[in-house]
Amino acid sequence: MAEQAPTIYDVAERAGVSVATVSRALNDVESLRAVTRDKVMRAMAELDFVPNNVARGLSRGKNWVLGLAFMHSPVRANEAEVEADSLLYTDIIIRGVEAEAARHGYSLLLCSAGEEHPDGIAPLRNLTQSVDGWIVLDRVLSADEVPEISRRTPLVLMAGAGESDSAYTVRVDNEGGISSLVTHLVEVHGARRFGYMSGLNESPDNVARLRALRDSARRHGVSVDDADIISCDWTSGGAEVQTARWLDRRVDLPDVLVCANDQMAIGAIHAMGAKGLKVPRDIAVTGFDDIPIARYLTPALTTVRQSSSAMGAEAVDVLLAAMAGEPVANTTTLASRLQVRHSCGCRGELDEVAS
Amino acid sequence: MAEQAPTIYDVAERAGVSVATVSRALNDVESLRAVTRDKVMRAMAELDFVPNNVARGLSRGKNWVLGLAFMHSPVRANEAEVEADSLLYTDIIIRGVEAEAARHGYSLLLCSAGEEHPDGIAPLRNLTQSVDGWIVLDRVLSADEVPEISRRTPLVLMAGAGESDSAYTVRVDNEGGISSLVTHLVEVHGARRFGYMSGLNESPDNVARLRALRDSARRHGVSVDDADIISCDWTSGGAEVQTARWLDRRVDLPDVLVCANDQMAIGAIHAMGAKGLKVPRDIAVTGFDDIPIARYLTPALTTVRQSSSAMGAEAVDVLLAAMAGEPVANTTTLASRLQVRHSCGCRGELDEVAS
DNA sequence: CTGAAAGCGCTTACAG
DNA sequence: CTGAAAGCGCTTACAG
Repeated sequence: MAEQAPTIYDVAERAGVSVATVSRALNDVESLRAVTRDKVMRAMAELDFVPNNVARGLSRGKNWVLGLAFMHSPVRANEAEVEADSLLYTDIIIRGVEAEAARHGYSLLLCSAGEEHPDGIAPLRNLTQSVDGWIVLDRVLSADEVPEISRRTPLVLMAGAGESDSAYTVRVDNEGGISSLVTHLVEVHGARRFGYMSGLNESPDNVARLRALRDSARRHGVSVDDADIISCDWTSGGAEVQTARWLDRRVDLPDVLVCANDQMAIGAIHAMGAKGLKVPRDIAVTGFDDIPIARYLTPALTTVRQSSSAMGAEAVDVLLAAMAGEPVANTTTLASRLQVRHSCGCRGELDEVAS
Repeated sequence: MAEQAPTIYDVAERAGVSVATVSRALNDVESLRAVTRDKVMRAMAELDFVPNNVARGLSRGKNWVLGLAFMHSPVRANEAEVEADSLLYTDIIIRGVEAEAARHGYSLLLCSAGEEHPDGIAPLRNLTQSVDGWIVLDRVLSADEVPEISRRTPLVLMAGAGESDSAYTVRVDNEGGISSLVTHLVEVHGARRFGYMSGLNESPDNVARLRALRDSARRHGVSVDDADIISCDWTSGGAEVQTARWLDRRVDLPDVLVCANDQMAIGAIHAMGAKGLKVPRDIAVTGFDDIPIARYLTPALTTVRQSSSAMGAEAVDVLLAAMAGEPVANTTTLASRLQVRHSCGCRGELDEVAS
């Protein structure tokens, strides 16, 4: 099972040339005579030779590998065990990054960090020479760790806390999305009181969305009561539990519960149903992300659409440009847009069978 | 931005020792005197030295990297563009594999293959020396390519076509899951006629599930009419379209539509609703996977539960055991189990608001 | 057009 | 306990 792989030396010997020539054949160097090249190629085929990319990388100083570092999903098994297999935002980003990297000939090295990790960013630091550039998701690097990494390796921060002058940032326009959502809710549905279902507090996106909600509300002269800010963890299971508690606690509900992502909106709607509340009749609920099944829910979910895979692809593009020394904007903000369906109170062409 | 990283030579010079000694300090070799070690450690800290893992790997013949190869999601943009961001099964497996690999100190190198890829498995072959072992998902390797890879690198096949005597296989028990599902539908709900919503035809899991459905049906003396086998692509959007066509075509519906995964069940239920059919009253629908939101759907989805992340973790365990030369079973089959909810016709404690 | 040799950044017998 | 040297598998000036 662990047969020794042939090296360039084996090929050289078999072809009766020097290893330099084999290397040239491998790299399509002009100068090589056709006959020589053929001789080498034949030897490679006969030996089933495959070049060692690690050695190549070491010698050339380029590995054709991009690194992606992210936090381990912070799902607590006790709260909603089933959620362990949930679609996390991170997974979609990984897919987007991988696809775009592959398109450019790069492989993707995954490096997960965990808050529980004893040596902090050690794994990331250790891999830093194995990689031609880093894409790092939010919460992996603290503000002072960013320059430490970017000093040696081109670095793109995603969904990060925001600008950094030693690294590039790619983010989604939380403000614009939330703002159109609030405008819609106020102007079309006459919403006056807003609640917010919060993702993990440390998450920059969560912070940005809450702030955007507050700002937009203020601008419209409407309010967000602190008692209607529900602390949660991005998951459906968590939202189900927290919403139930909140409903037990509050008698006077807001007009709408703005959720920081779709998963939580799903859990919230479910918990409301269990208490006999009907969405959107009794309270409106909105999400963020627009996951594919959002349109298949009952009621279909009104949400803010963003494309995490597009964001991942964008991060790769920014990183490659930076690696190539091309001028790149320090911060790239991807658009988000309001996706109106029924959970806000709008009625679609496809109304639910009336009760 | 591309500052030169210090090497072991810089450290040696600064500490006034040889590179061999620096290497020993790096690798915690016993023989080193405490004073010497401290001297080296100080120099490393001062220079902010980070060892180059690529060089280490080349020299030691071990990279501490596992490779995961998979097919690019074959989603056609035209059919349901929104689905591009869908939760694909692959993403969950990636997460499971990554987590388990990290737990054992390995990083994960992602390598995607696409059917459209001109040079077939070339990327995989090329990376084969960069990796200590491969985990390869279904459809990446053809039967005769398997030994070609496994000859050089330990190889675990996931969700693969089945056994191979030159590689290890990790799969889910499709047969057992479908069998309990069919038994439940026949015995509890008196189902006599079954339909099947198919995933991509080439997928081994899809093939296995359809065969299991046919076998189970036969065993119960019930039937699957070929006209009720709907060809689809694993996605909700695809299922919505295909179900609508099927409904237009068939007057006489089966008692239940068994879907090869949950996503398609969601799309099918939606399409049925659009035609005025109520699930499960008019027709039962079931899924496979038990994705987290399956329990939040209306009606809550009856499905076969499997854990893709657990399967990913298992693949890593098998691979590491194989790499360590420990005895490992050629095929590992993970359990699946029936998860009864409401879309089969069972009523839960939490019934929908009656129409 | 092709070979001999040094180098990429480490590790590890082999001496001493 | 530590250093000098060869080696991991490639690449690439430098000669010829």
